[in-house]
Amino acid sequence: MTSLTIAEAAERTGLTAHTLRYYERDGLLLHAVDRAPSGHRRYTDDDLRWIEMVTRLRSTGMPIRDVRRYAALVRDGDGNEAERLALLLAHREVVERQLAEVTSHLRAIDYKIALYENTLDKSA
Amino acid sequence: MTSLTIAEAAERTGLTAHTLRYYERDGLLLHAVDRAPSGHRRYTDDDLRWIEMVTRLRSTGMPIRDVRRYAALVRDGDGNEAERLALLLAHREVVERQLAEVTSHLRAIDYKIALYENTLDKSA
DNA sequence: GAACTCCTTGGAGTGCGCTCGAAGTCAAGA
DNA sequence: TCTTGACTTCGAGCGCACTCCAAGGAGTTC
Repeated sequence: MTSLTIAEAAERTGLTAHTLRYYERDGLLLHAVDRAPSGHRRYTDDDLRWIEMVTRLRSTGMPIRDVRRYAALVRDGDGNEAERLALLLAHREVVERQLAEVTSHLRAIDYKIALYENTLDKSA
Repeated sequence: MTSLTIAEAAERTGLTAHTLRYYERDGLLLHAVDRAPSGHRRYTDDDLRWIEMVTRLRSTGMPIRDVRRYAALVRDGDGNEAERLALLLAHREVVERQLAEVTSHLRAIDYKIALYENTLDKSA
């Protein structure tokens, strides 16, 4: 099993070391990260997999506190799958609504872009 | 020409009166909103149309400072269409990249959702 | 053994985008 | 005339998600 320093974990996850410590402190990880005898953090593959999931949730706009709630459910182990599912389904709803909204606003902006392109073509 | 109070403008635009004042103060509008003799703001149809554009830019994630820049260009009038176009094109790039990212993360979350649905089906 | 690099912690600071509060003005209605 | 309510300004405050700093420890390199 590979075991990475915080700098390596940062590199692999695309987060900063600061953010990795912050996530851990804030309860977004499933447990405290292992330590080397020196006290330095050592990230396992499982840690990285979980952090990837956190990243997916975060970059689809899930607030930190909801990620924390989800982490707490997973941490508590078997028996709350329905609750986890509900949380993810609710999140999917939000994200899809948001995607639709952004897409429709983007179309309106595209229209504006087309107008400018026309104007500039004619004057060129 | 209709002329709306700030409360009416808020209702129509979906923003709060606070936010409308804030946008004006921060240079996101094309000019100071007209005033009734009482000093109260009166929003015209043109104002509302511009605010709608601002809303589109904002809700596709354009930072306030870029909206301000765009507003400044439009305010300055003819002659800088190329610059406005460049700004909008750059924004579109960003939004499209973001849409792609969110969509792909969402697919991964959907996969997770499917796993939970399976688990729960079996145990039911 | 000195310098360098990477790490540690706790807590403060930052940037963004609002959001709110206080104190005052004004017009309309009872 | 008095009250009510919508508005005004200015400036402070807030929530979020980091981001950074200071002071110190440990291990490697010259």
